[in-house]
Amino acid sequence: MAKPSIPKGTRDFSPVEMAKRNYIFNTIREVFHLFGFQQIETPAMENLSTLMGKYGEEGDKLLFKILNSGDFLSEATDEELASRNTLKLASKLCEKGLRYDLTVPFARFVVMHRNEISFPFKRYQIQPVWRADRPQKGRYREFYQCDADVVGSDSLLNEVELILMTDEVFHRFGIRTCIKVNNRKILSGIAEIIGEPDKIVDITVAIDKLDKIGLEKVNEELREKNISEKAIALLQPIILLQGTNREKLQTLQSVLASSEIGMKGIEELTYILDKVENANLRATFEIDLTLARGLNYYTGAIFEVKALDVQIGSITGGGRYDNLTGVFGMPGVSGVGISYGADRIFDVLNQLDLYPKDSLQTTQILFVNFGKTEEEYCIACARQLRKEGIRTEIYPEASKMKKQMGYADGKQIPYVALAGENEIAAGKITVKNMSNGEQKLLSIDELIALFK
RNA sequence: GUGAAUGUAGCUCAAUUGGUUAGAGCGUCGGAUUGUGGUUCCGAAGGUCGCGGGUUCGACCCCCGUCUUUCACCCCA
Repeated sequence: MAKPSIPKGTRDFSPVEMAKRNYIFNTIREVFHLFGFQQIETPAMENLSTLMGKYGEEGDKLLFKILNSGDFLSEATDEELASRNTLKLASKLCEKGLRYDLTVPFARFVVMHRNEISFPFKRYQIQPVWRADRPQKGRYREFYQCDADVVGSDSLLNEVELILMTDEVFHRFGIRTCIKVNNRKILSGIAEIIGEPDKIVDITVAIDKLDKIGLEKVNEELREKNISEKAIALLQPIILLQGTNREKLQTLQSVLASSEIGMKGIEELTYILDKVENANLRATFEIDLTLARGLNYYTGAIFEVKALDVQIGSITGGGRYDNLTGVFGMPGVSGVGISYGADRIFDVLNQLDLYPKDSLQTTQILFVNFGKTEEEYCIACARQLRKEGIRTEIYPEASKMKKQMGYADGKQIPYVALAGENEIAAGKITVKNMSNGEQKLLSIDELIALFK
């Protein structure tokens, strides 16, 4: 038989890895609750009609599609089969797909449950998503997202709260971060000013390379993308945008003065900056015009978080989408959300070794097994300890001491309880502290007190 | 999706530019040690050299294909 394997870009998680991952999920969940978000879940698979066309052409290609069950080939005509057009056939053969993110399924959820939901609705969702991407470090085909979104409120206070929440999350993890913001309206304003509304993506991609390749090469690239000389000249102050956040806003204000939408974006960003500056963020906060993520549906603020001490893609991203539910026939509901990439946070935490010690411990005390007669006594003790919420296990075999102590050692169990003939006669338990080797003869109550 | 590297024991890596029986450290398991782990000593298990084909008297080594992992684009968490 061939060696078993798992699909490309997927992973198994060991007990130690799961302990770490649960620490991540629990920390994020706790902060979500702290900010008033409530949890929902949606199915792993959605109808392809829900998913297709929501992530752009690129996204459609990266969707995992699920083959229909049953005799689906009979549905297709000979003509269609002969055409060998994968995309066309796919729509015949597959009507379901694995979710690509949590935002679109959430939009679907809001539309389907609109009569039960009262707005503003703040929900969070921690579930895996799947993308048929080519895997790399920090990029998987199955990974978890932790999303928090607010729908049904236009207030910019939501944006501010999401930033404060993000700061709190990464503070708790001990990860030094830079929170970057941009605004889609400013990007639209820039496009309007230079008269190249279709080239926004090309422009932001080119500007993003400034540090790497320098101003001249950036301009060269812009020319290659058929952007006029006049437009490039107008872009110069934006490409060279530098200084503090305030200075950047000032520059933009003069460049975008004639663009109504651009000025709206600046106004929004200014409000956010005012509030955030007063909040004493622990993360650095930076306006970055090259942020152009998710351009397909973001309409206002755009966020992204980078870890300062680890070379990895962004670990969090989000933004405002004014009309996501519109595509499902429910216009006028705006939302703003943020998505934490649990798997990348996992990689960052591993690399920096930032796990708190007590987050990884499992069993607190192990009872050594001396044999059948002693087992009874241990089971009774264990029951009392567990009643007090102390994580307790009994070694299942009367193996050699070395083996049993080695088990406790390997599992990093801090205490080992020994209850043999002598202890049972005295109604007590010998407790060994595994870190310093000290042993004490204790009553069950004294043992419980040890953990309080 | 485009271009490029990579793959030997559970892990990290060797094997004299094609030569016969593929090695080491760590880890695992057992023993030294019948109520005491982390140290030490001894021993054992574990490999169709990623998989499939080809060249050759002979392939871990060369060639082709394929899969995995990784890197740069693209995109993104």
